[in-house]
Amino acid sequence: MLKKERQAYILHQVNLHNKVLSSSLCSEINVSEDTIRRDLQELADEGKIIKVHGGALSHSFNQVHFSTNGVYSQNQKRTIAQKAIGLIGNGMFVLTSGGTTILEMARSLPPQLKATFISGSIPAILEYMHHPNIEVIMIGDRISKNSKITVGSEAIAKIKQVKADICFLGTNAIDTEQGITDNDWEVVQLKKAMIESSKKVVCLTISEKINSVQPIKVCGLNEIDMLITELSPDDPLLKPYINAGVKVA
Amino acid sequence: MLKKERQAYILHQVNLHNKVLSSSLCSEINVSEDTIRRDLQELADEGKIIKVHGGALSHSFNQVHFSTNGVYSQNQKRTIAQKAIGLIGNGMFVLTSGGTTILEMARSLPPQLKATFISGSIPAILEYMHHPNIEVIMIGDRISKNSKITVGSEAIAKIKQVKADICFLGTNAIDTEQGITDNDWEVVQLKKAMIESSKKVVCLTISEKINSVQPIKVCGLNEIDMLITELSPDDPLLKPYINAGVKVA
DNA sequence: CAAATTCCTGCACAAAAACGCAAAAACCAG
DNA sequence: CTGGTTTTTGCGTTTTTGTGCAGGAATTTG
Repeated sequence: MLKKERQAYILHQVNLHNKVLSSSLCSEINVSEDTIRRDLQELADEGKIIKVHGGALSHSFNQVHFSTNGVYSQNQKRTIAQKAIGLIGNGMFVLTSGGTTILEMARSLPPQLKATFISGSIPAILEYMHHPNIEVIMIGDRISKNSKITVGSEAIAKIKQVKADICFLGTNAIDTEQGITDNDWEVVQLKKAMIESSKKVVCLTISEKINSVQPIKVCGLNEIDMLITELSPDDPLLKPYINAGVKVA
Repeated sequence: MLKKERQAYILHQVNLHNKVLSSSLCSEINVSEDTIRRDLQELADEGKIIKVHGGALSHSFNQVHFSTNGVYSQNQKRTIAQKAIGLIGNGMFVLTSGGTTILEMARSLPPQLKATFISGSIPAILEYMHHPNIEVIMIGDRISKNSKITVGSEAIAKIKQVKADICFLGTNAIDTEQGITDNDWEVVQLKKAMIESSKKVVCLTISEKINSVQPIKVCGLNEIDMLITELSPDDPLLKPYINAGVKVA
């Protein structure tokens, strides 16, 4: 088993179960504990996981981590949210993933907007619920604790029954070569289904994540219609994406 | 159980119940009191909690909210929750409705319990998600904003596919004549489906609601297996229900 | 004031991590 | 293909960390 392969497996396990014991990992993959420990160390250095005595934890285990880079990127996300909201019209069916950027959008929805929102993200649903004129449809299935989203074949099947007007994806990594990538296999499956079920696909991302790559591919740039960041549309960082045929706002 | 995991659990409990006894914690998590004490000490050093003799308090407890019957019925619900939890065994499939009593049960689940919880209630799901060893399955469909629960034919169809070991119903009204009744038509449909899909049906209710009636019927007394209240099982108020063949705890 | 908890200190023991080192594997010009 | 370099891996050994236990001190409670 290759090193990269092994680390991807570990990352997947962490994202799935929120915790992982180095002892159980080493018996699963049949390598020494030292190797596991080194892998965990590397993944922790890259900020993918939190290493603790006896194993590792998922980042979202304690929500405290999110508040660290909070206020600054909060503003970025708010401008992204405003741009995204402009795309939603009355009566539309809107499909959304999870993630903090989507959450910011959910919070900023104007109260008079009438639309139907479909999502499997618990935090997003909580926000949608507070709005007076929004119909909310929850995608049901097993819940992945770290991403706080429903995952599994039932969820995917349900999404495929929908034909939404627009789909908003919180994006973990975008790159001109690899397109949209992510680090949780099950979340990727969901996003793929969402893309297929929507007439229009919009990616939301803060500029930090532009030109970065994660292990698992969601889709190529050709499959997305629009990219929304906090930057001005003529920012040079976005040029390659415009050239690739993606609308930018 | 990892140290960080344990501390996260403690913190969650403190924030939820505003107080926590080190003695009860150590029996829940099955570690020595010394370990708990050290954890509390660390959390207190980080300013997360306030450590006191015998346990710890939430930081936000400074405001005296001896408001009304709030705390009182909170205690009733806590004893109900404790009795209900005793019925859940490892590996069980548990179906639950929504409601504050169910929520209290969700909050009090011991961390080492391994089980699968199925529900359509968003607040309940949020609590289940925080537990380290509980698998959570969300019933998806349209969301009823006032009851914060998924309702509709899809949800009912999904529930009917399940065969759960036990089903806990938060109860709005119970009466010897009318049985279980409620006031929301869609919620009633869901509860009916849950009753059908479970081997054992348990009703949770505070004694206030005993011998009261609501407009819509859920089921007769013959369909429920057990009634849990905060009262002692030999309380005269419960006598008619025992006579009707309902177990009481 | 006396009994019962609860708390603190030091200690022992086990589990896990860090470190250095050497063998093995992979990589890479030439 | 080859000889040298780098990377990766596993194995002792040492260090650190986490946990429980025993006693005596401090506190709550009746």
